[in-house]
Amino acid sequence: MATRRRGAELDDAIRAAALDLLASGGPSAVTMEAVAGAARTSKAVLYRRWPDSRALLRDTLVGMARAAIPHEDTGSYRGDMLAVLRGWAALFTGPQAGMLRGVVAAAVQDEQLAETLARDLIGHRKAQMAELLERGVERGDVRADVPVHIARELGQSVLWHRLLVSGDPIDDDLVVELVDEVLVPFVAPRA
Amino acid sequence: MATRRRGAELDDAIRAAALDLLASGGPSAVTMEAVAGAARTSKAVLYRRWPDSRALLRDTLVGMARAAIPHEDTGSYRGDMLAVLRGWAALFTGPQAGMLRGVVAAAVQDEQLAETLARDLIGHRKAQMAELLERGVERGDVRADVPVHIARELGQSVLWHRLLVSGDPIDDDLVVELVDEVLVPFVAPRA
DNA sequence: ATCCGAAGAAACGCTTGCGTTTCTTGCCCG
DNA sequence: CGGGCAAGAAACGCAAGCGTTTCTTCGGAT
Repeated sequence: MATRRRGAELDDAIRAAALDLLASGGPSAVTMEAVAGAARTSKAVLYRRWPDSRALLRDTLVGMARAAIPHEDTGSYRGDMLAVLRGWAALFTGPQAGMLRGVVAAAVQDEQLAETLARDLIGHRKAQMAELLERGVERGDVRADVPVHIARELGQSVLWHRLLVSGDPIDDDLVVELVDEVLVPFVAPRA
Repeated sequence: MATRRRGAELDDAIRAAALDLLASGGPSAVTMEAVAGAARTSKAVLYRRWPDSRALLRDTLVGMARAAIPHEDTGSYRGDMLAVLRGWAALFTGPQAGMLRGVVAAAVQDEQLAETLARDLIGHRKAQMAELLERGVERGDVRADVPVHIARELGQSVLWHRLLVSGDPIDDDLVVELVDEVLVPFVAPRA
């Protein structure tokens, strides 16, 4: 052991360890004992920073959230939605899939976690989708009276449903089909 | 205690107790100790019938499943879908909502349970929706080349998404809007 | 140089559920 | 009417994980 870590340095090491455990074993792997072990520190150090293990998990999740699903303007509603849904599909079929399902499961059982996610993540996503639609309206490939509260979640819903409920496969054909057969017609200006 | 229960009688009492616990406390409440207590029997009796607690939970869930979401022919695709989605919406906003979320969470963590549900429940629902669409095709209010694998889950997906992920409210306006703005146009024969 | 706050280590008791075991008690069948 | 099988009751050891506590050991700020 080189030197005893303190303050921010130790803090970062703990968060990194928690993130590792979350990614590899899901939310239930983020225990005080496991994090302390993985960060080569002790539980007392953790309890000095978080009131309980759920708080540490919430913190870890919010920290991780900034990463996923970038969001840029491709110049068309179709292109934007393809990019967004392909981002989700990649997450749902990649190595993170299990962890995502675990997070949803954890949120079901932990009201505080559910609130945190709703406020810090889902709200963010909703706003992004609303912007995407707004751009389309200004551009003219989305009708002005589109029901935003439906359009913003319609595509994602199917992917989540497959991930969490039906278990049906998620692939690029599905994404393209959703965009071209469902979403674009739904938001298109009426002839 | 009148007389010592045996065989089928005891069996039924155990299943009823498990069902109670499932409904009131979710899947995690279906523990061997709790079921034995609620059925006024002992754990040894349970272990004589099920290899472990997860098997008992699976059994209980499958037994319960036959109840939900009836399915009749209303004479139109619109009517059928309204009935189906209103059924889901009622489940998702009623007292069973927490239990349903818990079941999904449990299935995430228990591969065997997930398989059981996929085989005994979700397969059943998929078949029902395929029939519903087939009736529409024959009747003429659903186009023959409708992408069944999307149409059969599109409406439900949004409701599940709100229940499990976004937490957004589910009400009858949403159901009607989904049917009239999304589903009916999507399956309607092309002009 | 020293000293106080934090890090680190290691126990502790508590709780919950598991799955097993032992023993007694009753009921039904032959 | 009696013997065997299953019900019922209670205890056991095990495993995790929690949150706490105690004690030692650093090391940076004064």
